[in-house]
Parts: sequence; structure tokens; C-alpha cells
Amino acid sequence: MVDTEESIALRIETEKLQRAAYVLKAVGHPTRISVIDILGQCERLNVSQIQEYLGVEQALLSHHLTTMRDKGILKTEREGKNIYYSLMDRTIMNIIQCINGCKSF
Amino acid sequence: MVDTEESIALRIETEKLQRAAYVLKAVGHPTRISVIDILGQCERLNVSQIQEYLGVEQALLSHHLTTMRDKGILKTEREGKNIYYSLMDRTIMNIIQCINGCKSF
DNA sequence: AATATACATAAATGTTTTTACATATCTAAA
DNA sequence: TTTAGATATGTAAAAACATTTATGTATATT
Repeated sequence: MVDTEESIALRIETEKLQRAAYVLKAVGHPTRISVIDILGQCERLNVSQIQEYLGVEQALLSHHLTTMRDKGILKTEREGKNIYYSLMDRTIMNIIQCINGCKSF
Repeated sequence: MVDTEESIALRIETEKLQRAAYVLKAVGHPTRISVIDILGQCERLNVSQIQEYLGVEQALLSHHLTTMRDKGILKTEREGKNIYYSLMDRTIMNIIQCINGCKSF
């Protein structure tokens, strides 16, 4: 099949959906969504602070944070010994609202 | 530790987050998010129709649909030989908008 | 320079998901 | 009551993820 304007449009749509799925998978984990939640409230926190809040083991949390950063959900800035994490785009917080807004859940 | 009002409030919050993670995981797959997308547009479709649109193998699609139904995302109604699927709660479509609204992705 | 703190990375292991393939069930029609 | 069409289910192999434990690296402090 040859590309038509329509099929190109469809492919772009598809890419967006793929991307959405990719991000959603990255968010669909209790620890990771808690990170989003807390960074939604606190603007930025270092790893130890997040660890305290969530009570997760250090290496495990580090894995989750790295994953989220790799996937473009979080960003970091070092400050001395500490590394501060924050949301790359704060509109992602809407996801939590969106889910909680669904009556069916 | 004994429950205080605060800890109860926290636990409810935590449950919401858990629930959100659960739903997001259920949605975080290319095929499944495409199903949501298409049912957002078409209101209801039978399995063969969805299959045509998405080009996924029958049994595999069926598994995904069953999963989504079990998790409260979709509902079904039989009509003769066909089974029609639709969104349990159409506000779930906002998730797609939400993701696509994030500049960072 | 030695030590402590904060965080990341690597490797091993366990768990869950995804997919494929085979087969079963339900319904309508012949 | 057989057959065909539509969809579901069982199961096993493969792939992806999550977790743990151990170790590494960067930075600051002594």
C-alpha cells in the first residue's frame, strides 16, 4: 500500500498512541505514580527525601527514578552531594486527576 | 502504629494512587490504548471490527479485551453472533488527551 | 589523603506480561 | 443436527519488569 495523505495522518496518530502507551506504562506502577504525586506537591526533592516519603529501598528507588528520567518524565539537577528530581512537565499530574475522576474505578 | 485521622487520610490517598497505577498499567499497552482510542471515536464496535481496525490477531485481541473488561475499563453486550465492546466510562479518553497535551513527549 | 554521605550501576534472580498456537464455546443458519 | 462464523479460553514459551544484593562513583568534610 502506498502512502496517501490519509494514511500518513493515521500513522502520526498511531505514533502518538504508541507514545502514550509507552508513557502510561512508565507511570503505571505504585512507586512511580507516588513519585509523580509527591513531586506534584513539592516541586523538587532529592533522592533521600523521596525515599523518606515513600519508604522504598534506595537502589530500587534509584532504578525507578532513572527509568522515569530516561523516559522523559523527570529531570534532575545536582547540587553538591544531592541530586534533585522534579517533573519534566507538570501537566502530567492531570493523569492522576483524570483517573480519580473516572466514576467506574 | 495506631490510626490517627491523619494516617487514615494518608491511607485513602495511597489507595487512590494504587488504584491509579493499576488502571494506568492496564492502559499502558499499544493495543489496549488503541482500543480505547477507537472506542472513543466509535461508541461501540464488535470484535471483528476492532480487529480490522487494529490488525491484531484474533486470540490476542480477545485476551486484551477480556483483560480490559475484567479491570472495569470496557463493557460488553452480545447481539446474535457478535459481541459489542464499549467504554465503561468515557472520561477515560481524557488520559490520551492528557498525555498528548504534555509538551515533553 | 582518608572517610562519610548520597546516589548510581551491575548482576542475579524472581515475577508478571505478552504472544502464539491450539482448541473450545456460543449462536445462527442451512 | 451439522456446519460456519464469531469470540473465548488454556497453555506454554518468550519477553519484559521488578527486586535484591553488592559494588562503584562523585562530592564534601576532616
